[in-house]
Amino acid sequence: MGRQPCCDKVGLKKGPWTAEEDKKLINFILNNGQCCWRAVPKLAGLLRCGKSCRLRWTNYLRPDLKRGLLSEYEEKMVIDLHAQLGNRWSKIASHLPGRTDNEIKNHWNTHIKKKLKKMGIDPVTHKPISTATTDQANILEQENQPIQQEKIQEILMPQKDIESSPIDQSAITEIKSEDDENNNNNNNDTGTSCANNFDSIIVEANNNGFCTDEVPLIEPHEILVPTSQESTPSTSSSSFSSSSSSNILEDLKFLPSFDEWPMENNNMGFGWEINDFSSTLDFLLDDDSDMTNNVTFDECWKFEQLL
DNA sequence: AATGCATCCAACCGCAAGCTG
DNA sequence: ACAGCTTGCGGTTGGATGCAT
Repeated sequence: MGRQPCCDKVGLKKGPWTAEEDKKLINFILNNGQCCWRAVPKLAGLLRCGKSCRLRWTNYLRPDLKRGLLSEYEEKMVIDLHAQLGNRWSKIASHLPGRTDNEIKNHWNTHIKKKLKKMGIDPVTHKPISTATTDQANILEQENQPIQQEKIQEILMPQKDIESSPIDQSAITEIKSEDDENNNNNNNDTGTSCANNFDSIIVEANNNGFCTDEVPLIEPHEILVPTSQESTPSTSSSSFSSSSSSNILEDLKFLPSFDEWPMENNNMGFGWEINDFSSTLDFLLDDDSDMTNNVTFDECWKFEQLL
């Protein structure tokens, strides 16, 4: 028997997501949580396959995503991690909160690869590119190793950043062994534990005065919530063209990140309430939506009951 | 203004791993 | 142990955009 396709391809939509589709998906996830992606499109009223929905949510709609280019620090982290982990983008992403594997992969292919090549470093092996014979290459490699490392530091991080960065490189080099350890000891939640381990490094680093995130954090009370009346032309509800998915992103960036949401009174790790979104999403959701009720996320966890 | 080329990145595809009955 | 199903991952593609001529 042949492999069953991930979805029934007949009649399913492909290509860029529309604002309307985004609304439906957001609405559904907020009401039901992330569960059983295969069933999501049907229940959410989307003509997409579950895979496409999952990708759209994890890579684009999730409110805890950072936006914008990777900072120099993040870029250096990616290079360090790539040197240890290779093309394991999801692993690398797990060490960079708010970044997706797809984003990092794209950034690697479009920016970092070129930078490294310019510096004479093979982006695959992280070693100097040489046309010399193997023996010569080995000698050159040994000789150049420290120089290449310095080059990376110079080009990717301004000197002041290097000096002020308290991130212990040894801590970073320990990540792989920690990963391996986690994989061996804790198969239930390796991704989370890896991220947590690294988060603790970040936290320690931040305690020394280094901000890992160049995107300014917005306090919950500082979040500006556009309404259809108040919003600028670029964020007004009328700007939701059916052919562009970038507009909804402009609006979603006002959402608080998961990190900023209260972690109490829940059993899922999500303490946020629908009200945290409601004012922002008022203009995204249907008028007859029930989203303005004070319903906690886990109270909305109805999907399992449907199955 | 028009055209062609280069770059970027969201989304797709196929495969592998993990889970369940 | 096995087969089928779901989810996650990494490689690749192609449309959108920017830039140079």
